[in-house]
Amino acid sequence: MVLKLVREFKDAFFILTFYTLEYVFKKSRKENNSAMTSKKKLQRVSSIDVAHLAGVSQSAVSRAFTPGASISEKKKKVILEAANSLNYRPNVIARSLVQNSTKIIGLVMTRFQSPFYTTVLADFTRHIQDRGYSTLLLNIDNDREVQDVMSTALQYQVDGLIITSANLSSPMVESSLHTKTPIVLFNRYSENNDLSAVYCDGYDGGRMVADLLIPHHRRFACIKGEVKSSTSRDRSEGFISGLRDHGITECIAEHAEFSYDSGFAAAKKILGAGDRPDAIFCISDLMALGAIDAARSVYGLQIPKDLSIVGFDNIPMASWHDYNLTTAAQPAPKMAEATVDLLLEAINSPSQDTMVLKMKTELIIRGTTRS
Amino acid sequence: MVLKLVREFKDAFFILTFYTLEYVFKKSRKENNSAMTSKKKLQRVSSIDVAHLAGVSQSAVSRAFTPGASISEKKKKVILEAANSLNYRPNVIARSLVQNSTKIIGLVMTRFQSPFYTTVLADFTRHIQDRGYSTLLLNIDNDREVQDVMSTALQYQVDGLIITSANLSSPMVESSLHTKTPIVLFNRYSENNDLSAVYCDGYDGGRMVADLLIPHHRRFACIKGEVKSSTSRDRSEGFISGLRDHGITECIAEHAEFSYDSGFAAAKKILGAGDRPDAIFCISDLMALGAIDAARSVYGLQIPKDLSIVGFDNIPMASWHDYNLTTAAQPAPKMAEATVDLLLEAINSPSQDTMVLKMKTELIIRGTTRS
DNA sequence: GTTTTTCGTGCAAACGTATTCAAAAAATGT
DNA sequence: ACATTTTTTGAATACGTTTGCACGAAAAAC
Repeated sequence: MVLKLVREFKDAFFILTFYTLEYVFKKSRKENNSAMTSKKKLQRVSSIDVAHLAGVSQSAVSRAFTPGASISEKKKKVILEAANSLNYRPNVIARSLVQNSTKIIGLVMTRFQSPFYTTVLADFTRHIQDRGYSTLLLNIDNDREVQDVMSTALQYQVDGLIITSANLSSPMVESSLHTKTPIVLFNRYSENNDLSAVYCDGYDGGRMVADLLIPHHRRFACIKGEVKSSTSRDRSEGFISGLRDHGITECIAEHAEFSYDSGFAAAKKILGAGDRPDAIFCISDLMALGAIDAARSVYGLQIPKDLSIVGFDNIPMASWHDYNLTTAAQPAPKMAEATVDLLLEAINSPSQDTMVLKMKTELIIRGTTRS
Repeated sequence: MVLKLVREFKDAFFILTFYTLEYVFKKSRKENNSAMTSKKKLQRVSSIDVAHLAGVSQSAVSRAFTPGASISEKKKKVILEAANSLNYRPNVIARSLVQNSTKIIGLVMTRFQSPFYTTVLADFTRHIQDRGYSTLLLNIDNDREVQDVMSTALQYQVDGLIITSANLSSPMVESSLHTKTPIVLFNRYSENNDLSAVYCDGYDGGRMVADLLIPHHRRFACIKGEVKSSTSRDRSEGFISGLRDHGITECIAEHAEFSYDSGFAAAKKILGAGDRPDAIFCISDLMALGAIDAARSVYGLQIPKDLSIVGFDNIPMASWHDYNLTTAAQPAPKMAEATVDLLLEAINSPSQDTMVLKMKTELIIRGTTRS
């Protein structure tokens, strides 16, 4: 869109203004080899070129770049020098073809906006890189796309696949079973199908929150996520079961999205109704922060004096000074690392077994709950 | 680490507990083809298998999967059916080799924790996918790694490269000039080297902030980022130049990292010293939010009555109810899309020209400034 | 009915690498 | 100095595609 406008003015060498919003200018590139203009395809330098220059065979060049291959130090040095002078780098794509392994891991993610997944994404890529692999990142907006995106990942011959946040709709499951590519689910688990998974025990986390709140509160509310989300279901059901174990059967419930605004709105609604609760458990931290702001600014409540609020995830903002949110922390860094390890395990020694790691949540008690 | 423990207990079929932190259990996978056990390499089905089954040549199969290729409808249908029954998908890696184009775009990112880059990352991947490409995500912690990471990207024969947040240290620049792979810098520009770039006019943004604050304030402060960061430099210098244009030469300065905590600490220091400013410009929103909390909770200041605070970036949290931060917004979505477009332009019609898009910031006036 | 054009098809040659195999070279042992 | 083992080497093949080319068939034009 912007670019189309730009192209029309491509010959202008002075500064232009669009909408009073963008400036564009263009420079002529440093002419490092003007003969290039005629060539259509930029031809990359191959191992054969290096071989010619170094006066050896192509296989020797390959060996020079393969750690542990059988080649004399002397020849290796000559080759590496030649390669360097030509600015040669092995073509990983060609290597992948013959080795039948791309060293690429597909990462299917959604809900980028959530700070929790941001952290996780950073951890994923870091661990993947540290282990000598690369990350093919596939963004999906809704779970319907999982299918398409998995297909492209498989076409790229990824060695393994990490899938976060998929509601495991039937077509996706089907497709995943047809492939032999190892898959690990993150923060999801499959009930019917046996897929490896790493997730956090939301049910137990919900119970822990209930146990924490029960002693000092009398009336409870819970802000849940979408009904389809298993994450939301586990957490809220754990909470409710925890309440019930102490004879509390009533719990105000409200549904919301995994966002600040949605949490704000839900809390506003709950607190605006009669017989206000004195404790709210929010299925995610973002919601909880919204709930805090709603309680404070819309109803002038003091936290935790008038109202206790607990979140889930322990995102960075939860520890911000004015929020100081009590929350059930997922051991995100550990989970991310375990996911990558599990996947690499499956890649390198394909066994018949599937592994499921269920991690415990840890309660982080800060300032939004009374004690 | 976790996994090592797990492996030792691999034969246990019951639930295990480590540290009281993780549970592990394993299921036996649904046996869909038990003959597989003997085969070492899982052999993928190739176009030749499909050809045999359909009774056609291998090239026919290829053409069936190439839109616009010369093939009869009838034969195409037969082939697609055969392909489907074998669950065949074209191997993009092999295609890349012969077409000399991987349809992969390398995305070098840093500072994942910043909400601004999160949004940008989501936009990048979305646009890249929408245009039929895939994203190879490369995570770097410090700018020193740019070199390494660019090298792997090039080995993967990416069609183009987007680089964010690189301080353009000399080796990286050198390496980038040697390659013919198109590069677009995001939120950075190169002074000495002619590289395409999309960035936001931080200098002008800083001036706008100064213009906004000057009428109603008497003493100013600025929380900057790291000295090396050009982003930080542009913004703060613009601000200071804006002040100077109105005869104000004094501005308290403090350096911080691009984080909440760092902003909190810097503001605490500034406000703790004598002759407190009544307006603080923070180089980034995260710092600004930290500064707000410091001002409120440490010194009990009211915002904007006692102190005005302005940020930069317009991250989602800036619009949260209790912050309601006045800020200079980068047109992030537009910038991201333009970056992708610019890169694809360079990929598809390699010209000698380099393009630089400088976008204007837009002042978003909310509740942390008096008017 | 003949000539031209169009279309569909298979063959074979790339693409850049890893790797097997056999031969050559070097190192080792006697 | 010779036999034997070990190491190093290059030729050749394979990986799974796309694509230029030639050839035949079918359709269109004359």
